[in-house]
Amino acid sequence: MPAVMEQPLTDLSKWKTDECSIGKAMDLIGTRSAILILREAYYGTTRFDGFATRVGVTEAVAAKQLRRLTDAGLLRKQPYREAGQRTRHEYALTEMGRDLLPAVLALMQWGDKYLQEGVSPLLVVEDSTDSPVQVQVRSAAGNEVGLEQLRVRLNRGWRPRKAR
Amino acid sequence: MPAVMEQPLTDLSKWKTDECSIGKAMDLIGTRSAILILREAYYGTTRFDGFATRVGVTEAVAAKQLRRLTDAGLLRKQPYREAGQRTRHEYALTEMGRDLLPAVLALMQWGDKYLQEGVSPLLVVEDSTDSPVQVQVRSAAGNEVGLEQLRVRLNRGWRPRKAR
DNA sequence: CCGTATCCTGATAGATACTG
DNA sequence: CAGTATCTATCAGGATACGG
Repeated sequence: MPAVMEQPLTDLSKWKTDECSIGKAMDLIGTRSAILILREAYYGTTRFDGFATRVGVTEAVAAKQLRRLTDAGLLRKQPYREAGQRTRHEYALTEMGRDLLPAVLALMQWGDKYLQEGVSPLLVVEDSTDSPVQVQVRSAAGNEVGLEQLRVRLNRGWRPRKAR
Repeated sequence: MPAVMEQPLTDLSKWKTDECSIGKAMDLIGTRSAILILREAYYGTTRFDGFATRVGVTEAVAAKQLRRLTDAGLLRKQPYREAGQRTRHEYALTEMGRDLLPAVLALMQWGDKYLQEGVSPLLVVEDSTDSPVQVQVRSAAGNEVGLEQLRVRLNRGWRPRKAR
């Protein structure tokens, strides 16, 4: 039994597709290279060359996506001083960038399960306990919930925006 | 303090980018329309026309992505009989498709927070309690963990595949 | 209602070469 | 090390028209 909408959203005058958070998110960061650059940021990469090399894209692509993510607010370009070295700069995650971690880990978890034959190459673990992490859907009440226990409804208080 | 790799993955002979689960996942379902079609499946849509209309794409795009998702194993095309009606078919989620729910909800949650002005349009709640759901990263030990408490390491037992 | 076929635009991304 | 510039191939996706 699948999840269910309280009422079908057929009334597109109220619910425009381009109001959807998922669609907006995909418009902004829904490319392979953008997600992979974020992955690298989570792994600890901070410098231009590191992103280009480890993601395996050309400098042109790395530059474009780094600019995009920086402009969008997921990364911040900061000056970076090392003792006796000339000033460099690094790309650091913002809160906005960090907050996408569950989405990226969820993708990884899913890919590990279905797109690798047998063993997945990397393990993400809790540092202190070395136990693997898992992405879960939980209710505020504290229960882990699956698709069958979900319901979707229009948010009271939300009003459609003007047409463009 | 960011997450840290046990050792930097500069050795690309061991760690090819195209072995990455995230990259593989993005190759398969990393387009706006594919994700939005999955969203609709989670919302309960099962028929061709519903997908095309609600996602807001042309039939050509809907057909292509539905085929893609079906071929990949996230959806299954099933015969569908209604009393006294001619046979139709519906697109049903497989376990593989359901298992992507956390990723899609994580995207939605992130978009709600950063890409909507003020109030998010839709609410996903636990049916029985009406309390909103949240996507979380948890360790097997049961703790919710943030980026700072994570560590990434090569999985023992994993061996690189032959070059292509 | 469920698609297929064709044409077209724009964006992703590779290759290569060059600057501060 | 950190990019920019150009040129090109591939693909997502819109528009439109047509067939089961």
